[in-house]
Amino acid sequence: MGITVSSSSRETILTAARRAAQAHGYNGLNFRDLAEEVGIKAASVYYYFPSKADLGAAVARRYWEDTKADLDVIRVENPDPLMSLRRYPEIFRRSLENGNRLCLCSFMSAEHDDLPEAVKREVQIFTDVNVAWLDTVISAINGTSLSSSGRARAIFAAISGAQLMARSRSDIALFDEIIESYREAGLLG
Amino acid sequence: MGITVSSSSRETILTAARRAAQAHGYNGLNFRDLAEEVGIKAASVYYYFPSKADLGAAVARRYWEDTKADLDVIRVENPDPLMSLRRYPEIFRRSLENGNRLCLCSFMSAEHDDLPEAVKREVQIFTDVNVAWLDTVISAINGTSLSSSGRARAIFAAISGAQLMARSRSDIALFDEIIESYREAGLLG
DNA sequence: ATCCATCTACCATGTGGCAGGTAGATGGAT
DNA sequence: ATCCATCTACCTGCCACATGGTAGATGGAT
Repeated sequence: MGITVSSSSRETILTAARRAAQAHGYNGLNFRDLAEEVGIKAASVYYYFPSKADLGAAVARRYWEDTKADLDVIRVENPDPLMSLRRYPEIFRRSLENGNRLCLCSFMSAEHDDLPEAVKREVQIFTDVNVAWLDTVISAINGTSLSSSGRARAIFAAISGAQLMARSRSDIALFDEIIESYREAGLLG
Repeated sequence: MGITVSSSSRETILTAARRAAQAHGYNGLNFRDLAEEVGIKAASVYYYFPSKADLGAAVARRYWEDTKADLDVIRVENPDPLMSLRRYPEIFRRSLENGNRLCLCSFMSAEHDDLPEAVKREVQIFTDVNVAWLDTVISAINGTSLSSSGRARAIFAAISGAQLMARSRSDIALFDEIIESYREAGLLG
């Protein structure tokens, strides 16, 4: 369990690919531009990822893994589940802060019809991870340990939509405003 | 002011392009496949639309025009604004019913960074049309004629998100479930 | 000497777009 | 009524470029 000191090429590719996919989608992701940003030649990317589908799946997988880790940090930092829920929108806000980027999996959800199976699978897991986390948090708030998954899905969908809208206007304040409306309406804690 | 009896080629192209763009986005839209579906050659499409950007803009424009018309029908059929609001989600549900298609402008919002200016403009108008309609309806419900636009934007974003999520699972029931959650939470009338 | 990481040099296919042509309809001048 | 110019609604054929992907060489580290 050693620490990987330098970000290997594989990691650099993965990071650059994530950035690109968040901006241009799976379809808009291409080896030439990706390689150039990393500082290697396109053919070299194939050394790490045998096909575009493999790269896409790896990117999506890493994406939900990272998000899951972020979510777990929120829960650890906030024993009070209501505070955890309050901080949930941060996850989506950060993408906007970070170069007005969309949630990778929102973009890929839109591209659903053209996605290789392996990629589709990872994208689905992203949703599952989010809904499961929300479900747990909401259940803890309610006391009941049953089926708050309906509410969880609604929150996830609503915040995804807010991010999509805010990003198309390049307007983080709009995101905050919509989230505030959700709070006022009582959708969030 | 005569009636255009048969749907001209231009109309057929527009319709097919809308279908394609809803499934594959602006990026995934291409002249070869489009022309084949219409039953003409790719070059012939240029007779009606001088460039892909023009076609994309025309499709997006027609899309918000049609949506605006649908929204107006709802208002005419429902003098009670609360009933109008209640029926709003239908607009997005119909896309799912109709071949599990996404709102054209949701897809294009995701592709925002790669869109020609002319297309971007039309996509923005789609949002404006929806928010304006919601704003009017909500104001009528509240009695106040002021700034319910915050709530309007929230509703639009939330329903967009619900559609995106439901479509990525090809599950209309999921859409209905999320909308129901919005109602329970009090986001919708 | 071998392995690893990366390179050069390709290829097949797909794409937006352009040049130029053409059968048939239209419509005014004679 | 006929001729001619023009327009409509397509077509064939092509180009330049981008794309995913492959084969084989190169050179440094061990």
